[in-house]
Amino acid sequence: MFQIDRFGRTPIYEQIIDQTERLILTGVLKAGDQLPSVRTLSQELSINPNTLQKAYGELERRGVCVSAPGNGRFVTGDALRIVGEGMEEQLEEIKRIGRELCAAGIPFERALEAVKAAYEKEAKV
Amino acid sequence: MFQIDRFGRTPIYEQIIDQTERLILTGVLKAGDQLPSVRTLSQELSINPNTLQKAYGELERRGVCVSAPGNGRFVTGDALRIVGEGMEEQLEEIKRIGRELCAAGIPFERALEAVKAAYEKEAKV
DNA sequence: CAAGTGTACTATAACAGATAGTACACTATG
DNA sequence: CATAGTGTACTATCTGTTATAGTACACTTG
Repeated sequence: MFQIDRFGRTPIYEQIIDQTERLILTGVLKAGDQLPSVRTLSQELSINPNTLQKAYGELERRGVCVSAPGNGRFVTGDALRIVGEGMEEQLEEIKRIGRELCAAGIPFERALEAVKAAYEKEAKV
Repeated sequence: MFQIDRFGRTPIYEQIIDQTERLILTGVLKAGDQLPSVRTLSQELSINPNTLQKAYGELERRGVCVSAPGNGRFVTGDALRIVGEGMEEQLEEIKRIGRELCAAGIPFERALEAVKAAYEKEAKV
C-alpha cells in the first residue's frame, strides 16, 4: 500500500503524506476509512513510529484525517475536497516549469504532449 | 542580477545554480562572459563565499562555466546547449504533476491552460 | 483485564546547509 | 616588482531537519 524510497531527497514522512493523499485522490481511501495504525505501519515499512506520527500529524493538521485516541485514525469527510484543493499549487508549478521550457526554446508542442501523455497514462490506470 | 530567498526550502547554492542557468537561457549571460567573482557576489548577496564556491563548482562540473585561476570564471561555449538539455527532466516533471492533476479530477483543459499561459507570459518577456 | 490504539517526551545520531576564518597560488596591471 | 583581484583549499563550527531508540501514559474496545 505504501512504498518508501530511502535514498531519494524527499523525507520519509513527506512520502507518507504524499502517498496517503494519493490514495485518497484515487478513491482507495474513502471518508470514514481507518488508516493503518502507527505501530503496524511502522513495522511493515520498517520505519520509526515517530516518523509516522509526524506524517499523520501533518495530515491531521490539514484536516485530511482525525484521530480517535484508543480507537484509531480515520479519513474525514472533507479529505477529498481538501486534497483536491492542493492541486491549485501544482498548476502554479506547471506554469513555472512552462516558462523555463519556453525560455529554453522547447517548442510549446512538446510541453503540450507531456501533459497529454500524463493524462492518457493516468486515465488508463 | 540575483535574488536570494533565505526562507524557502531550496538551498542558497541551488538558487545560484538555477538563476545562473536561467540567465544563460535568456541570453543575459553569453559564451565568454565573465561571471561575478566569488568575493564580490558573496558580498553583494550577503552570503558566504564558500556557499557561492559550491554553486560555481557545480556549474563547472556540468560544463556551464570554466575557471581561470587568477583571472576569473567564464561561461563556456557549450553552456547554452548543456543547460537546454537539462530541460528534458523538466518535461518529466510536468508529466508527473500531470498524472496527479488527472487523479485529482482536474480537467485536462485546466492543465493545458496553465502551460499555454506560461508560454504566452514568457514570450512577452 | 488485555490488547490495540493515539500521544508525549527525552535523548541521540546523522546529515546537509551555511558560516567564519585563514592561507595559498595565480594573473593582470601599474 | 608590488598590488589588487581572482580562484582554491582547508578546518572548524553552528544550525536545522530527519530519523531513530526507548519509555511512559491515556484511552477504547472486547
